[in-house]
Amino acid sequence: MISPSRRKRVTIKDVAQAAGVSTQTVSRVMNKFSYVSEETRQRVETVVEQLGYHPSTLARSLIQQRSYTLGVVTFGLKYIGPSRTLNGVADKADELGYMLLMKELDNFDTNRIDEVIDSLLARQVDGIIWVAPEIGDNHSWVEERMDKISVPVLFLAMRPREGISSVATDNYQGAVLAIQHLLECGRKKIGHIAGPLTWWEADERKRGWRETLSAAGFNPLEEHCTEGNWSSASGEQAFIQLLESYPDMDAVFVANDQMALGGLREAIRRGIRVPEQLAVIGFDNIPESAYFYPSLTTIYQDLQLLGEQAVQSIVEMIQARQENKSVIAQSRFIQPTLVIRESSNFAG
Amino acid sequence: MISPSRRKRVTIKDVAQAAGVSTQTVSRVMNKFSYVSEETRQRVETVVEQLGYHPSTLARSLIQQRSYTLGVVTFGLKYIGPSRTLNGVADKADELGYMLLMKELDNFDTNRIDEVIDSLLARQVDGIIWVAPEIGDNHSWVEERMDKISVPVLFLAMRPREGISSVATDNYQGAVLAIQHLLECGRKKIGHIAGPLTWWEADERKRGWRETLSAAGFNPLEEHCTEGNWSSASGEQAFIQLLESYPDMDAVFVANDQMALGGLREAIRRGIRVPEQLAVIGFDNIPESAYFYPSLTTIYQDLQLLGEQAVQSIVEMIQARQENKSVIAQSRFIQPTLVIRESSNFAG
DNA sequence: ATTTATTATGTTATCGATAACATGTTATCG
DNA sequence: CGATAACATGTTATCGATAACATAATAAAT
Repeated sequence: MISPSRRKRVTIKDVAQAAGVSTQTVSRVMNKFSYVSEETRQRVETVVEQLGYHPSTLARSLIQQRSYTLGVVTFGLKYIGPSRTLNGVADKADELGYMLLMKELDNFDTNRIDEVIDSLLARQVDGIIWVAPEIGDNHSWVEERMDKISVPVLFLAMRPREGISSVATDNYQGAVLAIQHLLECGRKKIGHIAGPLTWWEADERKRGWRETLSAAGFNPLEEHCTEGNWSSASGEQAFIQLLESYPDMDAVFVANDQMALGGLREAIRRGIRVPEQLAVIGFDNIPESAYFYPSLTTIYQDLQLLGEQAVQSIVEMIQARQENKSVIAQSRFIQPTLVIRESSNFAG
Repeated sequence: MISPSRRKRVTIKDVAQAAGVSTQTVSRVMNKFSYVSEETRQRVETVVEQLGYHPSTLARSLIQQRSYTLGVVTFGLKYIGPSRTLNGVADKADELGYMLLMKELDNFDTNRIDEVIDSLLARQVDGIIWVAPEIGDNHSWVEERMDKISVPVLFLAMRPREGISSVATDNYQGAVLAIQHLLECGRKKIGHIAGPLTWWEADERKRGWRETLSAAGFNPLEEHCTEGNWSSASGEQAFIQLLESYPDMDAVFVANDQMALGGLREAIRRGIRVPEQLAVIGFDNIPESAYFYPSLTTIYQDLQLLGEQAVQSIVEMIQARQENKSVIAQSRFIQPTLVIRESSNFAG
């Protein structure tokens, strides 16, 4: 049984009174770097300790018009990608002295977006990080509404746009790495299982597949590619379809590791030997992929780093604005890397 | 090039002035349910629309001593477990009109814990949800310090404690389900790969293994169990060890799916047939486990629900306190369920 | 017709801190 | 030694809203 115990908050006034000084002096002690005699400082600090005083960041934010809080809008937190990114965001925010005010989206209704942004601004966030994938035209509001938002906004995993800051994995380049690797392994008939092509990321990966093959003198056709929804189940289905439309394929680039797992599973069931008959390469490098059967060659994207860079960038933007300097919006890319494992590693 | 564009915030005063009423009247319009003539209401609403006024939640929180914000302390966000839980928390919070103020821990230094709690309280959170696993004595601060915290606190995945509210998966019961299933399959020599035993959850799962076997007339020994650190790599090692210390084992209960994956991998390498020679069962039911080779029988814990219940509970506590009612602290358990797949499904 | 309740609106105090300004004291310097 | 700078502290205004109280007009009740 817990009593309601509404202990009243200890305020700066209580401290001031107990120490026999003005609130301003207490404020000076709390914020350092201002003229306070050593004697007074000690006295105040003792009282602070005794009463267990902690300044209200809320009140401070109000008067200073600055909260040291970042708004974070997420989508699909239950997936490992966004949550890893969020982890990077959280770490870096902590390091730089910011807190995170989070809001998860469950859809992209435009009203909902306005509402979310308003609720963040109403809490005086210093900046907003958008951790939601670009799907279809769900970012179309950006161009028109950006300049109505009074704080810096930074987008993750968004197609670069003029005048808007963003950070993203270079999905295109990742796909290029994957295809080049397969070509180097001597594969000549490389299929692709794409993610949902309304997603910018899925589209970029597919583009990397297509263009790299073309550049190498091959002729990737539409029927050499099927589409999944990122899940293992969909990967399995897409793989079955692809086997039908591209029967003599000798390698497949799958747009993420989960779908690749579904494919591997079906390959085993059909007795297709990986990598001998069919090389498989995924994307993401989830921790489990090293233990798939066979272990999965994949493209590693550092989502943690993505989150960290996002925070770093937006804090720079906030500081620049604070000092009334202009900020140049920029789109940054993070380069993925190739991780070679058994599923492609067949030199013979 | 973005101009500094420090548009001044539209305040309630601006609206009041433009509409020719007092700020109090504007406040009444914004908050509904108070006497305002239809005519005035319309006029004010028009002005609000025109100026794009959005009330400052910050200022409101200050005067009302209530922020409609929950503090969330997390640990290990990069793992799928905590992030799924967080997803549940975020969804439910949204549904109930709360925002989340997040802080990620990177260690359990006691000072750090105080600091984190203080920073949340300084921002006037209405309650705190602790989404960090109980490891060793990292929750030992709870008993002594709980009553110094002026808002309700709710712990997730913590060993039940008298007088403190918590919600957790019933890990013990999950292990019981797993072992009973293996026994029903006719297995008689059941080993266990535990998680790090300093974790309460790992310990509970091991206890379920031990006690269920004992109750069934078997004699589980210490050498029938090895320990991993939740990762697939450690699972592989633990499996190798276990094969040595318990060579004639015919089934193994692994404390999570990732480690089970590492075990499966090694079993394949050694030509051990699963489930014929060795039945394997995991814990968690991560989405990929249905596509392992062979697909993994496992215990499903609904972490999303865990998060939702946590928010539900703490909001009830907050409301009770608001109405000055007493709150009875309670520890709640969520029951996991058995998911049967190939890795154990050998009737014969 | 007078009292009482309901409706509509304004005024002042307040939440907890800091900014901006004012004032007094002690060093420092030419 | 008087002027100026550096130090130490206090007073008042302010951030953006709501609470608490006050007032006035209208409607309903006796």
